[in-house]
Amino acid sequence: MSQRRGSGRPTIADVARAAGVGAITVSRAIRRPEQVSRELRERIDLAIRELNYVPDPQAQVLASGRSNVIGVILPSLTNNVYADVMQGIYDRIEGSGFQIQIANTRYSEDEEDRLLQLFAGQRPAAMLITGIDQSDATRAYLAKADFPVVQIMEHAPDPIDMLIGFSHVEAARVAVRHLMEEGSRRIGFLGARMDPRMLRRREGYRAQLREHGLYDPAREAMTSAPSSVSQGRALSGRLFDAASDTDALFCANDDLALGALFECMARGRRVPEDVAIVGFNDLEMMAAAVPAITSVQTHRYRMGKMAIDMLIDRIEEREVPERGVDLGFQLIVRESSRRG
Amino acid sequence: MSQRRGSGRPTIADVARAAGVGAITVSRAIRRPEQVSRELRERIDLAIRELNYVPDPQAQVLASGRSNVIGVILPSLTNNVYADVMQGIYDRIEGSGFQIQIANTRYSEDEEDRLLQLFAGQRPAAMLITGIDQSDATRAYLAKADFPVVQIMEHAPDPIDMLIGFSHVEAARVAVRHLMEEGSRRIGFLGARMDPRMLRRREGYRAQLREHGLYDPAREAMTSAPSSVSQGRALSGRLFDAASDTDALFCANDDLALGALFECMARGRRVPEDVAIVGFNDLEMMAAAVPAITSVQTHRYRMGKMAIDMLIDRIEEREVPERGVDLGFQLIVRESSRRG
DNA sequence: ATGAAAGCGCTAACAC
DNA sequence: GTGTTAGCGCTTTCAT
Repeated sequence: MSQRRGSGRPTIADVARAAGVGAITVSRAIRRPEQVSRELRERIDLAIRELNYVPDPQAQVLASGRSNVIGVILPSLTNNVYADVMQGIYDRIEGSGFQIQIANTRYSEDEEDRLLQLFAGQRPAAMLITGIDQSDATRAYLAKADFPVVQIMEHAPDPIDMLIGFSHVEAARVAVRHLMEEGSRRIGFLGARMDPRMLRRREGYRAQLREHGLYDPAREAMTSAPSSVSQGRALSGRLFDAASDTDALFCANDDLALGALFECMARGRRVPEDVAIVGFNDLEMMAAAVPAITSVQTHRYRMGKMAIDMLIDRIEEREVPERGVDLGFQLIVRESSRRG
Repeated sequence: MSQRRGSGRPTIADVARAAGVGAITVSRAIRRPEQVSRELRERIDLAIRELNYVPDPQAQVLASGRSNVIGVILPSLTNNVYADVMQGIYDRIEGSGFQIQIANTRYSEDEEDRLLQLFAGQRPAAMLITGIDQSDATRAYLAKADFPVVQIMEHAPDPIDMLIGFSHVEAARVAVRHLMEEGSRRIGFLGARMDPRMLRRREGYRAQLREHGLYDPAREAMTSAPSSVSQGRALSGRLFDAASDTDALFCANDDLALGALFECMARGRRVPEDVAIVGFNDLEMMAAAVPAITSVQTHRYRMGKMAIDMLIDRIEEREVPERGVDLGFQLIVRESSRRG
């Protein structure tokens, strides 16, 4: 036993020796078994098992120039929305041989740019990024990158490379239209954080009301603070104080909607009789609330899973039929907005 | 330009050539600047900036045998509790030069063992694992591992290496004691998922009631299904059906507590007059509910952050004063349990 | 304080 | 099909 630098773990050379073949044949037997004769393959498999050999991913990356790391940039880790996306991502990654490297922009564009540069510099196998509001420089950079890129959470006609999401403007319009159909005319808006997707939901809200001459800026309550149930209470309280005759609330996410429901309870406003409420995302708790809260269901888990699916297909040079996938949304009508 | 295999990025050799020094001196100038003379250091820094050189982490790992990856094994990514832990982890990692590799056991012990083996085999710089219920084999393996290990979420006297958490048994006892002090005698328990920490909270609940001769198995409603607000409604509904005179509920987490509140609303049971409710974890929404819900505050973010802190200290061979940190908990009393 | 040579574990390129 | 050789980009060892 010479005193070498090694890790002590068996290497591909050990396996080759044990199987009586060259190292490269072991390498091939692992990556492209069909290129190795049946007999050698069996001897190699046996040696691998006996030595308990596991290839060193670092060395593979270095030698091949190909990494197995998929970079993922999300605006938040605590937000339920992205937690669901992450679950989808990890479920698809599992057993795929790829690894995920996550970064968190905290909703900062500058941070997103910085992290993107950082990741891209490490030659990832692919990148997943959130939203469609990257800077021109970043777009140009990623468009030229030699790894596939997928944008998630929104649908748009001009993906950098691939894209999977839905239209927040349309989803908001459908929610507000529903409130109108149930008889509301003085419909308020609650928004927090005011990231790009929140702004587009507000855009849909405004467009829908404007078309019917019902838009009134006094019925919008917003904050740049993070969204929370407490913010939902505060914002709806503020709105009720300023525009007391508001008869419905489109809440740009479910935390705010739940907060609005509690604020109505605290103020003795009946839901839906006095105030109808619609949320956004359809978190699990919406169905359990009393009254159950109407919300726009979005396919967060599927977005994460399919995004990784598309990336892996591209990494492995398979055809990806559609580069821009619209996953849509679904309005789930519950008691909080039902007056029929 | 010969057609080489390289990535096109500048390498340490390029920097060395530009600065007129040997490659190893560049390497040292980056990692231990104090070992390189001032003059060379400046020439090297200049060359690095001009070439826009970034060291290749894969190659560093391969050459040094030291990785910068900290493995993190959590039971869930969507559970708010772990989302907060992750936030703390990422906040401490940022700018530290270390990377996080996350895995998700979905509350399966077998999966935890499998992932641990997988990670440990990749020679991580350190490992963070959840809870204290690892198998004997795993404990023994980690105890001998040549990287630091931290267990989080629970406090216990016998850490594998380091540990940071709190006593779930004690926390549950305090919550139940509070309900007793507010006059409840027929106190029920709601639990879901039934992972080890949930079981210890139930243990605390039982112990506290038994001490006063108040324990009644008929007042426990549990499920192995994941916790959710809907489960909170279902379980509390079941409990009310089976033991109608139950006058308080200790809910082993906040989702269940919120569900219980909604179920009370649906059944016309007043909170806290007819039924007092206490949750666990003190998620943000507890304070916004109507009535606001009493809960046990736990320090999830700090746990994640401090755990990484301790690991990095150990990796960099600094002293870690305490190997077992008890972060405690705090009962936050609100209207849902106040009868005084 | 600095450098040359060797090697980390693996794979691309090119034989045979 | 299989092996040989020469790297991938960096750090260790050992010399100066």
